Amino acid sequence: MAVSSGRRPSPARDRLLAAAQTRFNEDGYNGAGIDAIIAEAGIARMTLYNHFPSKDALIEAVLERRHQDLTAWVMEGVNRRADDPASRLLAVFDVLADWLGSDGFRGCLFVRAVGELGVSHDAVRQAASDHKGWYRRFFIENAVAASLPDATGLADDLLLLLEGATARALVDGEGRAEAGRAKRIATMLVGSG
Amino acid sequence: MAVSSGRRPSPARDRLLAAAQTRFNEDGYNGAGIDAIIAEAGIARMTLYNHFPSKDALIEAVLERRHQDLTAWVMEGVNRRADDPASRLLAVFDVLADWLGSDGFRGCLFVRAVGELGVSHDAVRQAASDHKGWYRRFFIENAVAASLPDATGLADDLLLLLEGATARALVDGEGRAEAGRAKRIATMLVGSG
DNA sequence: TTGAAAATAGACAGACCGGTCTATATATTC
DNA sequence: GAATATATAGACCGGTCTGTCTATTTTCAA
Repeated sequence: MAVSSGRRPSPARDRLLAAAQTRFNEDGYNGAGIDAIIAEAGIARMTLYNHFPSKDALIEAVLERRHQDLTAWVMEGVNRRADDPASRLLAVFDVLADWLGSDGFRGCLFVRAVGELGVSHDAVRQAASDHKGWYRRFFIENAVAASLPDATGLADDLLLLLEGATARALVDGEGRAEAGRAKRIATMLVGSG
Repeated sequence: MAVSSGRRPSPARDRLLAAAQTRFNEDGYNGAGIDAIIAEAGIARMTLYNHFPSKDALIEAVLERRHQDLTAWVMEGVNRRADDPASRLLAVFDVLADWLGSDGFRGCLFVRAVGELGVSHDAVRQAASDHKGWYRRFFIENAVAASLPDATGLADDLLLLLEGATARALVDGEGRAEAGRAKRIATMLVGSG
């Protein structure tokens, strides 16, 4: 899935994916046109269609890349902040604060994709589900390692808090505050375990 | 704002708003075209443009109507379920369960509007902010009435839970479970006050 | 240096977009 | 019944959408 089948990794391809992500983030999936994307990437129209058969395929590739980048970034941030499993559960919310408070933040690309394209677009819904599943597994593993009871229930709770802070930040623009709020509640939940 | 300026309330207008809401909900704001909307409403193209100067204005009117309907529905559900302020805080999550578990549920129309159109679309962001502000005021009023400490902080926490359950339900489809989860956490927060 | 692979600019097609216009028909109100 | 407001179908406009095609140039490896 992550390995592009046979095709040599191309620099143009990666610039394209990064540019597409930028346009989708700022203008939405339907709002960002092919012309705007190739202009952002500085590539020719046919280069896009040599790499991807359709805009839908490009969207799916962007989500795939986003998943890789974001999970790596979260994992790195957590590793830098905490060692023991219980602290790692909470450290996710500190990483979240950096993201929600960042300049280009416009909500979760996966949730927005499901909202905008979701019906009848199975690949998108699956990509979103997989991405959230990664956080869920991370929470479960660390909750188990911390010997907390009901690890999966706690993981679902923390996921809800993560998503809640993200959605709130999109509407009220108070990213850092919402992440901090989520972390406070998460601390209660972890502590009560 | 709620009173249509001078114009007599027309049955066609309301059918149009209901139809537009349905199309926007299922296909997204950009994905739903004028032709699909008037077909759903069973009205003529010009009837739409006699009532609204543009699609953007229609979107804003749909959100306004949605705000009225949803808040009235939530208030009715809460009144039916609970009397004392503390119970009313939690009853919102029971109403939420009915919504997230309903058939046509496709996420919050306000959050989705901000995600899809938000940039440079002030009216939409304002409508979303106002809508969420209604819940916040509801929470604050009841928290104060229940003599809970830090009413505004609690209100923001409950809002985060509300939003988290809604976003999670969109992705995983487990609306009732997510609402129940949010209610459990909310109960902890209210109880710890 | 040669030859294959990849990227280029740009024209183009067909569909669809939001929005306007007209001419006709239907209600509603006096 | 006359007059006024509203709804109707559908043609139409310019613009934009995704996706295709061609012909040329660049890149890079053997």
